[in-house]
Amino acid sequence: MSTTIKMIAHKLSLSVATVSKALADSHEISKETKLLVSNAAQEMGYVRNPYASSLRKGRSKTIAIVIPEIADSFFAEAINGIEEVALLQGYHVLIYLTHESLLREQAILQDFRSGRVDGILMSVSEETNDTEHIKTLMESQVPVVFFDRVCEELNTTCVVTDDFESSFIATNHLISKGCSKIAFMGNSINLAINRNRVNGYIEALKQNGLSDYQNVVICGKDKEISQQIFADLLSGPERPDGMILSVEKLSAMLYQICEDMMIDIPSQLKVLTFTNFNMAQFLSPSLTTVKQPAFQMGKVAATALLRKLSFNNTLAEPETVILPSVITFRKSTS
Amino acid sequence: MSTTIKMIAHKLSLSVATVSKALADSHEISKETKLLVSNAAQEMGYVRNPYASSLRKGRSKTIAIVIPEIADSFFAEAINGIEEVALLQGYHVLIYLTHESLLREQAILQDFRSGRVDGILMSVSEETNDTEHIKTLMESQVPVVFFDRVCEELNTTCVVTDDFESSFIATNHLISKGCSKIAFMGNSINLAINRNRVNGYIEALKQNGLSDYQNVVICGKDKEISQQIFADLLSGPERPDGMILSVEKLSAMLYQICEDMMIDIPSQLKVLTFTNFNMAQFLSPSLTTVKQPAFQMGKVAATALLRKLSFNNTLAEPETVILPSVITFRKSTS
DNA sequence: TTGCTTTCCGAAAACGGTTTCGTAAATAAA
DNA sequence: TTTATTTACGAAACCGTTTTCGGAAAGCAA
Repeated sequence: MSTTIKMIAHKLSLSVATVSKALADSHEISKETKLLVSNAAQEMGYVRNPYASSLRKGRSKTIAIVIPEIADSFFAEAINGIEEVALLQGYHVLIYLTHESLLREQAILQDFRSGRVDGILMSVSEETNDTEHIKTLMESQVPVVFFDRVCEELNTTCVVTDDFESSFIATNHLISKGCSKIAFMGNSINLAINRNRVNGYIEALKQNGLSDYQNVVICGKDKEISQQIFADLLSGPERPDGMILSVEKLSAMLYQICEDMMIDIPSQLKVLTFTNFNMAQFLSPSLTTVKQPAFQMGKVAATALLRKLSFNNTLAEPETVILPSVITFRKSTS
Repeated sequence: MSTTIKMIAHKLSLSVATVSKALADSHEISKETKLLVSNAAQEMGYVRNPYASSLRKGRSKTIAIVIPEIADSFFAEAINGIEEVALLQGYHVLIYLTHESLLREQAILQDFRSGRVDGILMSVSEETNDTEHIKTLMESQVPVVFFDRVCEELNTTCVVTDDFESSFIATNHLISKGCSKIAFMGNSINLAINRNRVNGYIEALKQNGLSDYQNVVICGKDKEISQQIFADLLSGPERPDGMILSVEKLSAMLYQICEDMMIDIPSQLKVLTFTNFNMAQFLSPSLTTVKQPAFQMGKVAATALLRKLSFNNTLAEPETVILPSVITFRKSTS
């Protein structure tokens, strides 16, 4: 049985109201009483019951992270950033994985209508083509801040990278290295992030008169299917000589397939990946990457959300923060 | 304003007690009433307030993961496993990072005495040489299950890998490849996991008469210091010809340093890492790894914790589950 | 008929805080 | 001096749910 305010009140012959206010450092309470109370609380090992507090105050001091997966260096780093600012402001962090399933995403957000969390940081799933569940939540005054995989049609704060530009530069880089058949391997076209990257890719092709070979491939979340897609593409008649991988996980897959099919990177196929992991330079061949500022994005998104919360969600000027990615050219595209 | 039980009760001219029991599928309520209530709840968009519920029931249906860091493929995968079983049993998951700081760890566990979580999954920090805070929590009936970085002296369920054996085999492997000066790069000696690995290393040296060069190096959490330690070691008079990296992050660091110092792996230095990340085979040179079953460990640990919770923490037969690691030999030790 | 279970529901007391409002005493202003 | 204001605290309502307990109505047995 843990100590309650009532027990402190009893011990000091004070009322629970006084103890509560003293612990909240209210101006209604004298310095002497505050000292008395905080000493007693200390020695009795008092810890405020967060659920009683949340119930009465209608705020939980808790936020949720809703992301497709966690075993991905981008999201892992982003969480790191989020946790840092949450901790600083005394917020707790619940984590939910959608595993790229719209159904799960809907179920998770549905639960949030209970007041479990004060706000949400989110990267939508691949399947999210319907945003009704998010809209519903926002309408019931639960602030949502998107990062990385945003919903552009929803009027709220978004933290993204310069996906169009990065993809544009990446494609141009491949072209400058002599590629003329560049394939773009992305995930769902539902995702704005993917659309932007695709557009950057297409624009670069267009500007270089290479639109003949415009090849946007959708790799779903299923590993086997993706592998098959890769194998078909690489053994087909119109084999690409350059590839942009929009999804980190595809890198390992492609390296494996190229090894199996005896396709040399970069002489036969140049590869470039949007990824966040830090051993790209030690791969064989070292991998050209577009690295997103994951940690920073997490921090910025969390800061924006907590600001909304502290302003009680008024003054909610939805903004879009664009943080620059860093492209590092390595052997895989040399 | 979200719908409450009271609103449902009012609409149906029932009492809140009846509605609550109907929603809980109590036998005290007739089938007809249950149907009435669940229909009304559905159409009014009712979601149970978890904090009111937790307050009254004294259980939160929430567990906490307390780990040193998240941007580490082991922990990321482990969380994945944890989340899977938590979701299945309707538990919510709070995440806390200690960043290898005992102080943070203590502060986090202190908060848990509030009843915020029903149980805890934990990997202790490097600095954790004092376990009083964990003991205190366990004494107040909050079950703790350790995974990976366990506290052997605490009498509770632990999920680990065969660290001694893995390290023993790894060391023998290096020896069989001709190494005679093998260094072991670990983190804090506070950690049982590290002690076990060190012991496996020492035992292998002993059995091969190589104890003359017994070199256990402690790399802390500070990156710069670790780098300096590496540099000193590799430029010193007694340069090792083999290295066991007990920490994933050290791999990238070592590859970089070897590149800078023009030390060839594996001809001049053979390297083997305890890691979980899935691109080891594509590194240059490909990296020999001891891979822990992170996802499985997360699942097992979470399952054990939730079983304790469902049994109300009685029948708490503390057990130690040992899951086997997989060693894969690659070029870095060839 | 009376007595005894079931069945089904409601009143009310929790759970542990927070907040409103009232008030006595002390202080300041007139 | 009287009156207004400030200071410091307590009583009680409240947040939304769960649970205990009591009881009316109905069914069954004697």
